Amino acid sequence: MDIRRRNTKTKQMIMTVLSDSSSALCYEDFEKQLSGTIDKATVYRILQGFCDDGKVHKISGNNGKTYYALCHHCNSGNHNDNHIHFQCIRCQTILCIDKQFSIPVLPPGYRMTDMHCLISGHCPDCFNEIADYEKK
Amino acid sequence: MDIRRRNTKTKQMIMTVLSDSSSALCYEDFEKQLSGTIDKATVYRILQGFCDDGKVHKISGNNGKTYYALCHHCNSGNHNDNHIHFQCIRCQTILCIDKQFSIPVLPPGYRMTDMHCLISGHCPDCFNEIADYEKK
DNA sequence: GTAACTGCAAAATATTTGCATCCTT
DNA sequence: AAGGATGCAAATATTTTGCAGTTAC
Repeated sequence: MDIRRRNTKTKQMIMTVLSDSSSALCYEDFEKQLSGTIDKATVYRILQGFCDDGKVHKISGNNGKTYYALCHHCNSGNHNDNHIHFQCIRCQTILCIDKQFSIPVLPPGYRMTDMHCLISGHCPDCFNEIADYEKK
Repeated sequence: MDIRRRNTKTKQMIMTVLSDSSSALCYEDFEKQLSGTIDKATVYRILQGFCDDGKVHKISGNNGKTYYALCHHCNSGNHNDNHIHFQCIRCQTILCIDKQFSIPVLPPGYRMTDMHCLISGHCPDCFNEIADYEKK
């Protein structure tokens, strides 16, 4: 039923960028790291394919952009990314915090299939830079 | 320092739509409910103003749209919406689940200012409709 | 009267789609 | 050779901005 995917150099490049990153990436990040060598449409299509295969999950940032990060506990058709994401409100970086936490109780009749928890705040770097700036 | 806001009929209409709704609303929802009487730019500007005043909070849906809902525990400049949001993957409705839950522990150095937790799944209505459909 | 508000049009941003061509299997 | 993959251009979707005219205070 599912599409038979091919292992292309383009996909490998995108996978490498994902693997090398400690934070989740938006399209802009891929564009920068790949110096625009891969077309926008292709990047989005490949990332969507990875999501469909359960290799990558999407995170909706608080800035209207979609971020992508490698999955560690997922398989095709059954995502299991019930961990926390942190987005810095200054540098916009999104980090996956790989710590499962108690699943909240839903009202009767609601069925959960997925959970995205996005915490906003300052990452250590930005926090320090702000502190340094305010000292002066 | 802050802008002195005026109490206009337009703002009242938008506030009424928000008050009357049990779920969070995206621009499209306002457009429908107001039959397009208020310009798009105005709707967005008013909603942003409400957010700045701490009356409304934004939720980034998993569909790339921004949803808006009334705040209950917030004040200007200090949002406190650490509750859970639920979005149905079928009808896209977003509900605020007004139940505080244990705040997750962040790695050292990370400072939290806000948290958005979005659970995806099926709302009772959609779940039943799917179940009914599958019976046939 | 003044500054905030509104509507209209246009711009900006993010993502998707159609299609011709290319490349993996 | 067949069908998935890619690049290019154009389309779509969402949100924002500039500006001129309007309105609340």
